[in-house]
Amino acid sequence: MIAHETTASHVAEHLARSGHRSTPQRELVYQTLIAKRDHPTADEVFARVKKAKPTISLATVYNCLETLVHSDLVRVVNFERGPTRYCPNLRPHAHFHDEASGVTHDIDLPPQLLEKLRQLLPQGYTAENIEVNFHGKVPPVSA
Amino acid sequence: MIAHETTASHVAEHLARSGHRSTPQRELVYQTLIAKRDHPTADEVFARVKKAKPTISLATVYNCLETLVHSDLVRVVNFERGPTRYCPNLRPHAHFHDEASGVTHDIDLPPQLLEKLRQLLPQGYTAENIEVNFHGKVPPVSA
DNA sequence: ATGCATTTTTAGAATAATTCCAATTCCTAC
DNA sequence: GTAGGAATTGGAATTATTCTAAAAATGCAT
Repeated sequence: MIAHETTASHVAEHLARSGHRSTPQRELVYQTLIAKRDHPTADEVFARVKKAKPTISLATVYNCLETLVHSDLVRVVNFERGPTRYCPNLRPHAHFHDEASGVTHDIDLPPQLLEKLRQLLPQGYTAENIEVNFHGKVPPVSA
Repeated sequence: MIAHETTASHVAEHLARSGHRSTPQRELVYQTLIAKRDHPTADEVFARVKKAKPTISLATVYNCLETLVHSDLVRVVNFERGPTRYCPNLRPHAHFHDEASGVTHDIDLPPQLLEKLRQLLPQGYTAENIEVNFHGKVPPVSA
């Protein structure tokens, strides 16, 4: 799959730019995240990654995720007290957390609205990052 | 201080409405939160509350905080992986987290903007709660 | 190619925040 | 006053994550 190769070099490039090496573990963790974008926890990533590389350790998964976040390839998502989740969607977006199912949906944030939010800040405050989380319910699946 | 008495009955009322009793511990934890609105952690609340009631336990502080949250008297604030913080400000507001000092500031959220955020949600999604967190820097205190 | 320095990975121990548990204590209603 | 439920308490347990020290892999200079 060519997209794979492309992605890999894309990852390598981002990693290099932030002073890190490309490693099989890092590539694999990243591939795992884009393969199923369901905001998995570190444990879940660990479980998935082990299928391809059974010898990988949980500490490595944590390390890789942290590195990927540092390299601007992945974002962290935190809900209340739950375990940190990881998300390879880099577009500005909010998260909707469905309390019943526990599922997280991405909600795109229009730049114009982000700008409105920024304007709420007092003089001199600079937000390098704005986090928007919805908590609520999704209608029953039946329709 | 008359406001004190008023607050106490106000707390009792909220507690009762959610099916809980007013207790000295709950009142004390609540008074502690409004006395210094700096978004303390459970540990910090514990430390403050012990001054007035040295026999209180940390578990009780956790219990009281949870009850107060359930009774809509207090809100929880979560930043990334940090410990949960507690906030007696019930107006709709966002939080600005200053990375340098670790201090959290409340930022009022105009209802109109909250409405705009809600409108981003797909058909049928209902958000009972919208969380907005800014992470950034506050200008140097001089000037 | 070979060795050296640095980075990365690994397994397991350690930590931090929170929740659980079982035993008392406290109220409230009868 | 006593029974029954609610709340408090101290300590143990749990969960997610980070730390640590050793081993492995990698890149580079020779």
